[in-house]
Amino acid sequence: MLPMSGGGMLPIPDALKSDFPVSNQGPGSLAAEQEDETETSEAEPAPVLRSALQDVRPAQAAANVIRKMRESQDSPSKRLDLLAAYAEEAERQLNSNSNSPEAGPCNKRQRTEAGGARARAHGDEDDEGTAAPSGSGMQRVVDMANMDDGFRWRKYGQKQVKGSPFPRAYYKCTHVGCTVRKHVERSAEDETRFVVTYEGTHNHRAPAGARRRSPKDVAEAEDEEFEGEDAEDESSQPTSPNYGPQVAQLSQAQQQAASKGQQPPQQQPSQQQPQQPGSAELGQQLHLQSSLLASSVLQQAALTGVLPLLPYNTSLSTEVLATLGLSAETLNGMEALNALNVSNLADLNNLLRQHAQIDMALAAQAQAMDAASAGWDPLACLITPRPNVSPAGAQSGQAQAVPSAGTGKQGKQAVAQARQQVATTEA
DNA sequence: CGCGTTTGACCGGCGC
DNA sequence: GCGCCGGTCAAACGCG
Repeated sequence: MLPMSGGGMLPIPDALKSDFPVSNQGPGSLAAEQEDETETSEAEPAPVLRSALQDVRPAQAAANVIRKMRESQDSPSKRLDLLAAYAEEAERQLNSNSNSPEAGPCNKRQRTEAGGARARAHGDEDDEGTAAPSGSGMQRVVDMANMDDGFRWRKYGQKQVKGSPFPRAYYKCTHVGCTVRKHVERSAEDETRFVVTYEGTHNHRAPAGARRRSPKDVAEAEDEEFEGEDAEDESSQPTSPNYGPQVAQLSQAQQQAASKGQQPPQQQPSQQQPQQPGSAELGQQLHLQSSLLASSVLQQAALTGVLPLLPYNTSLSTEVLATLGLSAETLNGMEALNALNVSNLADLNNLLRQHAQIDMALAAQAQAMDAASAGWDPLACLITPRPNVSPAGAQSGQAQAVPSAGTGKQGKQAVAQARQQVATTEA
């Protein structure tokens, strides 16, 4: 069961049960559940963060669903079913639990990035609302997926340091007048993680376009992340490793869906071809999923404390908030957390990207189903773009419709259609 | 051509 | 003073 705000519980689809933390756990057990990111913590959590540790399971569960979807070896249709089942339950709960009077403030955070906030709070020199990791010598331990902290960095040196098999890379913030530096080195204990040490305080917010990178960089970053191996020698970290423009735009669509509450406009590519048999039904499923995913994005954002930096928390309906297990007071309270913890944009961005991948996979699946139902050669379905579906082959932002040689007229038409759909998805 | 990365050289702090 | 070490500089290089 997923704990909901107001005490409700959201049934978990069987296939996903293993991904959810056991209910009725004390807050103390949360630490064991969270493994994506740890932080070196030299101080106890600030009171606001301490209280934030208590209501993170819904978000964690949502994040786990996403992870499950991403890592699943199941066929896309199976994943679709899982998501649909989950979305339906969420929708049901949403309808019965919205506006629950018990839904009090529950600004809670989980350990994921709480340590970072901890360190920042401890670092005591957060300047007024700047979105910067601050404090001299503040350290974070991040995995490859969370390298991006929202700022633009210029590498100015690399050095082999004693005691570590990996070189340490040195970066400066590229913002004019900003003297913040950081160095990054791969953890000796866990080579998939990086120790990032910040020095100084940003005198500016994270640039809006900081994540836009050349396609090559994005692709390389994706390769590294999804294959979980060192594509190259390392600590040379891309300025913005994992944030393709299309992902940002997809996320904005989700944000809009969330901000418009329970019935976001039709936005899934499959819904753009209602004339195709099966599209409407699938579109409905996708709508539910999209709604849920947007919700989990928001919740993840909430628990990482960066929500106020982003535009989509401005007009959330109470229904969406209920789905998130959040209250309006919670969102307001996030501002305080945000002031402490901004580098967690990386986490949020990663999640957004995962959502985009899922959406694209779903869109491709919908397109394949549509094409199949229209009498398209089933083989053509196999070669249609299924961007980011497989954990092994996922390359976000590199989704391409690959026309197959030898498909007939109908196939070509379907491929063109697929291209359009993927393009639409990206747009 | 501009921008970012690479990489060897250089510098300063520290311990002996 | 010397050597080690971490941090920084800047010319060379690569890429789009």
